[in-house]
Amino acid sequence: MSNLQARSATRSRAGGHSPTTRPHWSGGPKPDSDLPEKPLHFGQDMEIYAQGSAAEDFFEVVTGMVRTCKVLRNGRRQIDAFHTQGEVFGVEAISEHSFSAEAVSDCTVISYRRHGRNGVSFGDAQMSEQMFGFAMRRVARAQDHALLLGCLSAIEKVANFLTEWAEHSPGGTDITLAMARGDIADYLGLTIETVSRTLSHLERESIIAISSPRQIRLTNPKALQVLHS
Amino acid sequence: MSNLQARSATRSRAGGHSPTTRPHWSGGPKPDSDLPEKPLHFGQDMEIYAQGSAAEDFFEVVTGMVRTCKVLRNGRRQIDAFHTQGEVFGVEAISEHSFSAEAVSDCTVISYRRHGRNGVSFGDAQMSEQMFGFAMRRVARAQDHALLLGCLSAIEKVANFLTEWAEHSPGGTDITLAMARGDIADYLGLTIETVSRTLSHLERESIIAISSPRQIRLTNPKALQVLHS
DNA sequence: CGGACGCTTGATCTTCTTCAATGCAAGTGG
DNA sequence: CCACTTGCATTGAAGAAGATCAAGCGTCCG
Repeated sequence: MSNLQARSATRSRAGGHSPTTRPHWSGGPKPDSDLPEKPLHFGQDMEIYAQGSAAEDFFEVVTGMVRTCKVLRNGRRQIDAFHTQGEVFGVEAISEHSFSAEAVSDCTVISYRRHGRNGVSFGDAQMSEQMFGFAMRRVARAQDHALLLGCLSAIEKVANFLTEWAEHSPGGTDITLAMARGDIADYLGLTIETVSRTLSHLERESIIAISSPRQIRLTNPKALQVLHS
Repeated sequence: MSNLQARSATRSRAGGHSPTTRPHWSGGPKPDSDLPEKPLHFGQDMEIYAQGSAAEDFFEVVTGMVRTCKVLRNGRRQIDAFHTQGEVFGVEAISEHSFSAEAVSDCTVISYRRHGRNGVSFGDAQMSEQMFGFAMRRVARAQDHALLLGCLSAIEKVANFLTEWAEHSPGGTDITLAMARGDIADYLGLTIETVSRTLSHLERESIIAISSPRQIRLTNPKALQVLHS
């Protein structure tokens, strides 16, 4: 009855490693299927799917981090979101992916075969509500992002970004960034230099401590909160 | 079986006028209900619901235009979207409205009683797919908006804005703007002055003609398309 | 008529970008 | 093991885009 099938991504060069854990759909409901799914591995910066490619599958992150982004003709890039463990990405309203997806770090994802007019099934009312909730959460996320891009200054954007990731960290103060400065810049609508300068500025103000480019500690979280808008 | 009920908005001061047409849900599927709905009238700049207020209802535009927006502590405002005839707004993932809604022009809306955990019903699979499609279209809209805010220059933003509204106009070249410069500015993440200057610039370049502040004709649509990214 | 309001325009200032150089750590090959 | 390369991050100086501050202008409406 279900036509969901796990499948290999054509661009994958890695493979064969078994995941040690099963996904638990923390980012939303498991869209569908009780069929076996095949884990896929992607090396850093590998493309999982291209913008404009057929949206035959959608994915769930098992380990590592994935970014979904769009590149304009002029070369400017906007990162829509970073996806971590348990989050689903690649669900589309139409038959083509409107963004590309790439591995920020080495990562493992599971692909699910899309089916139905909207690419998911609606077997029962509860599932339907879950799918709707999943979509609405994505709306809220995109709207928050638009607010950040439209209203905040560079320092406010960076403060927001740090606070957001601190919440994802155990303890809430020590952040290990999976992404490079360029990714942060393209997520926040800034340049690499501005991101770097802003981080240096926050460190000089003793609001954060940067032990290495990817290791940041919030030494004064309150001061960051003040910058939240 | 349906528990959807039309009701008066507490903030409405106008009322009693009968709408001349029935909504046709061009912006998405009709979420639910075959019950009678009561049309509500709002004068220009009136608040339909406040940010943070209980999301007991959602709405559909019958005539006029509605904006959904958020105001930050520092006074900066971000307009999320402008809603026109047939579009639904105020559907939320949570129990509170994350944006406020205001009448851009005098307008008529219909309110629907929210119900169910996600505020809508999922009576059958077809309805569920429609609701999901509705939500996914909102995702795409918010993502496009984020792209505009994050990647485009002032002139590109304005060009995008004009092109978008030209598509909503019969003929596709003569635009009657329902919103003021301040609304455009807050939608595009610019200031009033920059919007005004950019429009003047486009007029000097003979790309548009401004017969009055609200009446704009695209005299060279191709030139606008070039600016699209 | 006169005031209010929205829009436009000009002058100046700030913020962020761009361009350029340097530093730093990891990987490579002799 | 050490020079050399390479890629990312940081920092500085200069420039540009847009914001801010400040008038003016036209229109609508009391």
